[in-house]
Amino acid sequence: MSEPLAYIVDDDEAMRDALNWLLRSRQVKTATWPSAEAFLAEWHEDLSGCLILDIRMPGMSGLELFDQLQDRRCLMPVIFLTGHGDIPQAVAALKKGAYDFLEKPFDDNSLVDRVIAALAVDSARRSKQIHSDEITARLAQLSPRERQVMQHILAGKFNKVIADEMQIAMRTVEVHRARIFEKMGVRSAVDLAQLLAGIKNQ
Amino acid sequence: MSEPLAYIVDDDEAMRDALNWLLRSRQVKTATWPSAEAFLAEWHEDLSGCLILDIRMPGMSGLELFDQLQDRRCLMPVIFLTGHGDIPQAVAALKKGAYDFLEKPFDDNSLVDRVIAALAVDSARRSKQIHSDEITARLAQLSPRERQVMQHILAGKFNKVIADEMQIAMRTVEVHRARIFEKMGVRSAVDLAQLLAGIKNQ
DNA sequence: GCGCGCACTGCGGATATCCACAATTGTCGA
DNA sequence: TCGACAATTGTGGATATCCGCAGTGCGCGC
Repeated sequence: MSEPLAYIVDDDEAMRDALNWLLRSRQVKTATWPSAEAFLAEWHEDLSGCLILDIRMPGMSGLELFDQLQDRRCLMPVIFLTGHGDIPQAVAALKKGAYDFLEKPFDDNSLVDRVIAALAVDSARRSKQIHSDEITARLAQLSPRERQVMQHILAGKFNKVIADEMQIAMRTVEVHRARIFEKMGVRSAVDLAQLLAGIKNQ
Repeated sequence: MSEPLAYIVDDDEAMRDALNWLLRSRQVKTATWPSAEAFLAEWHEDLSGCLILDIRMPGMSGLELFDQLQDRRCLMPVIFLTGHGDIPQAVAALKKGAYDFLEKPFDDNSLVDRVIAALAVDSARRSKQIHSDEITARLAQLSPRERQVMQHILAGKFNKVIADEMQIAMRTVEVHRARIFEKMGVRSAVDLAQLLAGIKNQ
């Protein structure tokens, strides 16, 4: 988990420098990249922050980079900058999940406000993701049989009913149940249901 | 719950007729309104479908109507149409929750596809809302005391612990518990947790 | 062969949950 | 005043959950 930065990707060095200076004047840490390819080559999922992305660049475009990042489940909010955009392009980007879309020239304060807001969004997303990853790791510790028993538990069934349906002894259900609670770090079926509900709607 | 329609709001009668004809040719039912005020006067929360909304109209604008509808918790997806829009306007509308944003003149097929997609979104939202309303109605049936006990149950506590914390007899906790499950239509604390989790993330 | 993990089982005892039956008290509205 | 509802409580009995202790069998890797 790296420190949150605003990542600036633009082939225009003057623009990179201007954005760099602007954001740093508002205490936002930055890193800059001259091309989509260069950024992508160094991207990894633990980079945190947001991405300020020029659309029109030689080689890979901003939109193409965005697609690539989405394919890789990148969580960072993306703010598109464009000097020659149009409404359909803006609408399509936002509907695809981009965080914002600005035309150049832009209002300095407005841009920084949006970057700061995007960083907050990233932070919230990342906290959720860390939590979700932890639960997923616990689930991965369950044996196949435990997983089956867990589904029945979550369906609110009595141990006796579970035993009947799985054609095993009730004592066995109890053993699996205890092991599930232990591995999942919960003390009751309600705790378990709440824990799993918390990652289900993400 | 009325039948799902595409509601067309545009001051330009020729546009209303053209949209009407276009959508009906693809079996989409429609209704038309010549002004934002006229639509708003007849709007009620059980109207289902989607809204095709011209931005620029005399009197109340499409954007103002959108704000009004959001204030009233309107679920219908809104598709904005504009002959004179710009990127910031489109971005702002989408970030505020509009479903789509199209420039005139538009591609006929593209518009109808988006309307059909918006109708599906409305349908899904409405199903969720009906379910959520039902749970909320059940919750409204609980007495104040029952509500308190329910929070403890959902925290996974033993009846004995709940009794201690609330300074009542364990038998009283059991009575409340049984009443809660009955009113909520569940048979166990797990069922209850799952039921409430289902409406929590909406 | 040995150790480990998984799946399974039984016994006995303790605690938790559930509930029929019964009752009391207080508040509110007709 | 009366009836409905909410909050509370006790008794006794049935069922459900939990678990220590003990054990078996199978598959897998070293």
